[in-house]
Amino acid sequence: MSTRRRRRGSDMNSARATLNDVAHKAGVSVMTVSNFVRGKPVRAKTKKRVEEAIALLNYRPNRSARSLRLSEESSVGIVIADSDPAFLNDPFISRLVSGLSNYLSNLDYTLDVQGVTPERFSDATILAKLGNAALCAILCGPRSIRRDHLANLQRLGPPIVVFQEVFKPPAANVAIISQDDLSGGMQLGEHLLETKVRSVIFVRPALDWCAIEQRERGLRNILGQAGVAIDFRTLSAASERFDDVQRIVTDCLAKGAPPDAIVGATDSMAVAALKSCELAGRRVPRDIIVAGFNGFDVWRVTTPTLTTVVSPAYEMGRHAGELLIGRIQNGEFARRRVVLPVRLQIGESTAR
Amino acid sequence: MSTRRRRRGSDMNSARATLNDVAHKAGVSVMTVSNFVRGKPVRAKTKKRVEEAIALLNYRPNRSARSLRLSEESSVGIVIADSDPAFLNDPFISRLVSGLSNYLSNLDYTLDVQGVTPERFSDATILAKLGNAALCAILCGPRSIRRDHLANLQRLGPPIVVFQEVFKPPAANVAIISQDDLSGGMQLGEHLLETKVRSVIFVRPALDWCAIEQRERGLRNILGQAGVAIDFRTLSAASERFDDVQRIVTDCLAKGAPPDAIVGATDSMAVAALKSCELAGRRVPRDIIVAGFNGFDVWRVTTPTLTTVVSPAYEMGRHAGELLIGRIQNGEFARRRVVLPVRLQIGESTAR
DNA sequence: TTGAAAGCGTTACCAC
DNA sequence: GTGGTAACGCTTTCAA
Repeated sequence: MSTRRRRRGSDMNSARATLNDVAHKAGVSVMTVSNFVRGKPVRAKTKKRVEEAIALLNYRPNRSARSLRLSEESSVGIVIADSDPAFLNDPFISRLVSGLSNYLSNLDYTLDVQGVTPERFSDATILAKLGNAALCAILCGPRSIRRDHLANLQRLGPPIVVFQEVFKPPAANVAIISQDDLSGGMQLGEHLLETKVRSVIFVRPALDWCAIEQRERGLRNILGQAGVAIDFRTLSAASERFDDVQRIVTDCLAKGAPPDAIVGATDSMAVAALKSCELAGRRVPRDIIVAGFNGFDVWRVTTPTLTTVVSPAYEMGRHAGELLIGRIQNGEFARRRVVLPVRLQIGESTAR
Repeated sequence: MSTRRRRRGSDMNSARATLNDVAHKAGVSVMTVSNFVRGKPVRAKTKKRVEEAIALLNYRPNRSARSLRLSEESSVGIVIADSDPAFLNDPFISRLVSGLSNYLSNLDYTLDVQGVTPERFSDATILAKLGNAALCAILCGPRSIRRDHLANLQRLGPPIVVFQEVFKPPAANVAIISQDDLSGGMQLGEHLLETKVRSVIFVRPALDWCAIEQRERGLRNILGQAGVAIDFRTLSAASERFDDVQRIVTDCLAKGAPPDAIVGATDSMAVAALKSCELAGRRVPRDIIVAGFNGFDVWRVTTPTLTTVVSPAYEMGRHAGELLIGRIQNGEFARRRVVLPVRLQIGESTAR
């Protein structure tokens, strides 16, 4: 008999088999099984016996025990601040998370995903429990709040990657990955200049967000220093949602001189603006030109197709995985600041 | 001094504080701290000392140790079979996962997300490692393969929720949640009959998928038993992607008599079909009517807006969480089969 | 109410 | 190559 108490009959599989069970079945010691499982050299004959026992008992290592023993986790957490409960529905986020998840899966890491309303960011249970080897975060809200959140994250201890921020990484355990939204705004600005627009409205959500700041700034940089005076204004919608954007754009078109161009802070906002123009009887691009940011899905389904600045969201996720795993393995980040390029993609909505 | 070896100076916070550290700092036993942490009654004075020590050392319970001791996990895994690497980008999936994640977060469970190509389903590391209290799966592929996968999942042991299947749950640890796609197809079929169409093409991806089977069957049920003979055909695109759908629809329109109606297996396919009609010079809905399934985002951005069957994806995720946690806590599923209703939403694309 | 001891399943470290 | 032993941090059990 075993030297250990057993909770179950030897062949019942209601509870999971342990190393001990396998060792018993194979007539070897626990360490031999452990060695085999982890690929250490084992004599051919022993190996066969152990393999059989493992198959028979359907043994799988207990991750908690392993984590406890090694004091290391094999999961990464990502916390996403978003006011929409369906936080993964945003195409930027869904692509980023997909890229991260795939990268981690290939390395046998697990990804824990949690969405959280912007006000409750610090309460996220992933942050409170802190059961991951590393963390990712997508923040939102005004800059000072984001800075506070970043400071709190940094103090948590594990390696952290934050997306879409312009800050300098505040500590050695923090890296920041972003796309070059400033350049994106500028590229789009240049393109707008070529279409000879004189007045441009940037439609954005009221809730602040780093990428949006940058996009606006990029546009302003170019349009502000143009040879001719260009009227550049910003319109804040209550949210990114279709209805909210439609409401504000329709209002804007109804009163006073309509702009020559409307730029949405995201494609979904641009598309809402485009529909609003249409409903108000303004033809796009003949009467008004429209453009957006992201270049994921919607741009091609509208009529006309949408000019947009294409975002490398999936790659940002993959990059984050790479950086974090590197940091876990080598003790330091290969880079603390990564900026990925964006690309202007011209559609029919700005064709003059 | 402590009776135990310490790896670090008492005030270094490079490694995480343990119960032992806190007990020491507070001058009480480990058990007192443990009791306090878990909300057991503790004398007011002791409590205060413990609270201070916890704050000072920034103590957080070690999840692995707790899991090991209790032999229970506090995470749920979801494995999603999808041929697109950006597997979360599908609006059905992103909503479902969001709903599940939010429900679990509220109960202090964590959600591990992994996408996997359909051929590699069984290799998913989440399945191999089996480190979760429960699992969810979204399968795809032909029925016989899905049935095999389901059988393998069931044998894994932990409670499982599978989405969008028509099978009877094969074991007590499996529940199936689906939306009523059959009814959705039928609702849409009835609507098409009212528009007096005589020929309908259903555009679907080559890769089989339970919901799509059902949608097709529902349509066929209604259109096949109509008073007048209706020509109902299916067109398989290489994938759900825009280009693939556009290619096949354009081909179809080019040769022979075009259909009166095109139904996409999903909204994104319907929208691609709609654009293809437009490019081929067929006006929608005047020349051809178009409809889809899902009702998430795109339906309202096309011109005309799309008729679609609205899917309760977010609620399916929430439901899955409810069922799984119930099963974990009570030892059995409250229900093993849940079918949520869908709703036909009529847009401009079928207005005659 | 508090404390001491045992053990959850695993691996590092040594012996053999 | 193989195996015994002692932790990893926690909670259950039982005694004070």
